[in-house]
Amino acid sequence: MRGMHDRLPEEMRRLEKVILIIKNVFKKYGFEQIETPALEYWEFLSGKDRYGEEEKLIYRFKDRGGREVGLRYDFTVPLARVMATYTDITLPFKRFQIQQVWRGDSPQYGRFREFYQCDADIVGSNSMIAEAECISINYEIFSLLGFKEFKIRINNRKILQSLCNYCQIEPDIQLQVFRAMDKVERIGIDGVAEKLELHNVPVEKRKKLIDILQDCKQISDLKKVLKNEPGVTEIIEIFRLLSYLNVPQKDYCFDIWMARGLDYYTGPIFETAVKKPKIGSLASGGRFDKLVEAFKPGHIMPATGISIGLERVLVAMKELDLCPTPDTYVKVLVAIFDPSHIEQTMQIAYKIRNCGIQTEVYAQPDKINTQFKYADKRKIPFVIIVGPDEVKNKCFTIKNMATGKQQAKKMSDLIIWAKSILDK
RNA sequence: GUGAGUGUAGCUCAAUUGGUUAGAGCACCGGACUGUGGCUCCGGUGGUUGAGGGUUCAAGUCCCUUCACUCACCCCA
Repeated sequence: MRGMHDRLPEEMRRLEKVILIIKNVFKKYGFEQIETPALEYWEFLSGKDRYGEEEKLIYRFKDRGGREVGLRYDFTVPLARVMATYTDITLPFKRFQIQQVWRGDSPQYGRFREFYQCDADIVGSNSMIAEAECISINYEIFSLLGFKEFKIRINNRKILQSLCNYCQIEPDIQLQVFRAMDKVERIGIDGVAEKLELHNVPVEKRKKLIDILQDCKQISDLKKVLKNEPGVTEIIEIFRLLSYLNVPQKDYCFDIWMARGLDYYTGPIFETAVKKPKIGSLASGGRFDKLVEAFKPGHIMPATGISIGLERVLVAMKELDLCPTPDTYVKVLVAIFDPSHIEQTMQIAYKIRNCGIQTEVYAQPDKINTQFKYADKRKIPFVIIVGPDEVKNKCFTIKNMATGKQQAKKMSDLIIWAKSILDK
């Protein structure tokens, strides 16, 4: 399938390793895991304050009962649905979700139609503590994964809205303006101006806006234009909290141009990117205070969160060589020396497996040479052999594949030996 | 979804203006080494040239269709 791929053991091991790191950080911050179905009713996925124009990228079809359904496009909308449905959930609710999402996009480097995302969101909190926690998680994950040069850019939709209002840009085209701004790195300031022109923003308005944006290198620069702007106070608060959480200043920054394209953001927004490889953002997120309400009118429920693009992270890590493939988890290969000693051989496997050691019995009576080659190729650290000599002497032979050394041990020492390699 | 490029062995790549039976390295399999992997040496298997159709005496090479990948646009993780 276009934009989708099979994942063989080697890549699965890599994926599993990365997921484990991410999961542990989520848990470290007290988040609980949930899952939601791959399919959602179309009416939940579409409409105002959801994905905006991206709606056309949602896989949509009729189920056998003729109902309009769609594959989930992200976890934020399903989360809002969950919050609107289960009203007895204790707030603030901190949940994480690691599953696949589907987007009918044209596939490119680091861009797929089916991919894993890892989301962590906090529902029910208006406080910037929630933002700070999410950004801190974001920071911890990227540094634990081994990224050296990444930047978490932070902005606020409230600021952008206020700026648009200040420049008298109508609300109904503001999202288009945001999307144009977001592209500044690629198309330059003139490019942004052209886009604004395309969306019928008059010369004087777009000039005014771009001038402000250009002048605004840091958050304090905004105070001249926007007085008592809540969005500015929020960002300052987030920065203060981040310093308490010891998130290094070099890894995050305020960026007035970073705007995000999704419709549902209402407050602080963030995006994580690396310089190399050229792959777009690896993680993103923001506040979506009105989304739950969209499912249940009157049910006011502020929320904020981050989303990590696992698939893209894996591509980037591969490119930067941050992700050596872990060796197989199998610790011991029990070789089949010859079928007449199968009883002793299988019993050994049984016993060491019961010690909690991942043990593979070679699956057919091939030549011993072949079996050693197999162990070598799969990087299984130990091979156990039980042949005529061993049976005669009531012992078993262990070969350490890394050192090449082997020794015979008494059968009665099997469990002791097994336990000795448990921690290795 | 629109436009452009690429597609040759499991992988990385060769193959003259269209011209014999499509090659090499690595990988794989076998042997040297019949109770032992890596290293070395020797030998071997491996291809509907992405797929389908067309032009031609002759197609990996030219044309059309389709699929996959890459790039740009759109947009995003």
